Amino acid sequence: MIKVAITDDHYVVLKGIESLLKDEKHIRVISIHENSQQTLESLKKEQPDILFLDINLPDINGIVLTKTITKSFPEVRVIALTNHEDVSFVKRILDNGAYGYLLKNAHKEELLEAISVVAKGEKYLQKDIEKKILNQSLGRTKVSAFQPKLTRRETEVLHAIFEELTTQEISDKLFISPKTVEAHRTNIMSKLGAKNSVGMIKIAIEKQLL
Amino acid sequence: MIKVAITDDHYVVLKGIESLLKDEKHIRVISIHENSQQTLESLKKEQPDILFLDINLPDINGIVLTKTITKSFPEVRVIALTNHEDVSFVKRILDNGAYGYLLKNAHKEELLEAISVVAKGEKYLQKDIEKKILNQSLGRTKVSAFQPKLTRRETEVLHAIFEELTTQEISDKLFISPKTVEAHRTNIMSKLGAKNSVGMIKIAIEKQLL
DNA sequence: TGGTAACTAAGGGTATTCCCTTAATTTTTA
DNA sequence: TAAAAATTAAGGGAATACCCTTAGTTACCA
Repeated sequence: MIKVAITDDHYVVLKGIESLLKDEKHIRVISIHENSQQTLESLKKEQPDILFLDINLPDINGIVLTKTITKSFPEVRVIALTNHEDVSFVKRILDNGAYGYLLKNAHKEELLEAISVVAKGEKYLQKDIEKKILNQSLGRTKVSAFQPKLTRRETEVLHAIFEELTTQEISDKLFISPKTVEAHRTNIMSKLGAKNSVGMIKIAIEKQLL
Repeated sequence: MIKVAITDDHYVVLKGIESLLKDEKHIRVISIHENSQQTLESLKKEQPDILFLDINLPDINGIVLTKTITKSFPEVRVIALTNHEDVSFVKRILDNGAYGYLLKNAHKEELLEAISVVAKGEKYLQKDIEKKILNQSLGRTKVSAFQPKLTRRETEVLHAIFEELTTQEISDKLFISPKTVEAHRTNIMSKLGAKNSVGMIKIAIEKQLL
């Protein structure tokens, strides 16, 4: 019996997945949540084998949440749910602990395959996602590509990093302690799912955060 | 008496500047060179106060040469000569030791001002260079924007850095020692005039080196 | 006006990058 | 086939980035 949980702020998606899995005898949906708080509370009580997680939740950055979950509950395997066309982030999500990703309009077969593959401990990689995404976006309006939200200060620090300044130099420039700059760096990297400053700069340019 | 030397592979430019300075009693052109070898040889014998240096020499990367000169002959102040529209590199050249920069089509007044300012030990920054450059490039074909040339291996390493890999990871990937990777990193940074890996990535994207 | 996010910053690490020098070996090119 | 360029790599050290935890202090929003 595979225990599954789902987190998505769109109730339709939540119930949609739930109903698709209802008839599967080897799968049991143990909880559904609409936000990060509910999710974390729920995980404290009972851990599913697989958690479908919307990476575009309104209240929290999906990458940050994925990290938190995989750190606090290593036995829970996260499958990222994604709406959007943004291929570039798929890799980042995987890098940050997710075991797979699924487009929200995935068919039942894909859903089941993802579950069985991940349940076995392997990563589920939808082979033709790029093609799919490409087809989807043809002639459509861009819906909601993942847009990391940085705070005012984080943006300032990011700018300074972009200027090739060191932590010490940034601290001098902004009149704050180097330790504070470090804290901002860490938060920026976390939000962007970057491994190091190179990653920050790549995403900053890509996502036009500057 | 201000001693001036000039390095440019275009003989016209060389003679042009020389002739513009001929009548100035307080300025003496002590040597002119067409390439980096001549320049370095000449510097070993006599150091000028100011060296006009073409940053787009065919035989060597201008930034690297500027670094070498300012390191070996700190008393020589380099003024970068530039043809091109590439504003982004102006800052880099300054960051790498140059005291000023001048468009090759600069007027006599600008030339003299640059010399006197730099001779005083201040940096010469042509205020409206961006505007000038903008006007120049209007309706023109792009001539020869500075294009850093990386070797095959350097490009491979740069790619790996772009993938957010560490030196250790790159060394594993390419089956070479971490020390070799470091050597490549250093060379890439030097060629690009970058201060750190963030700079490398910025320029790599900007210059489409990937 | 109480809760939440943002900003601040410390201690105390480890990992990684960056710098400098030197040099052997291989590959390319004039 | 010499000379030049590229690739390899070492030692050794300094600077910077990254990580984890904890926590006080604003600022803003419902």
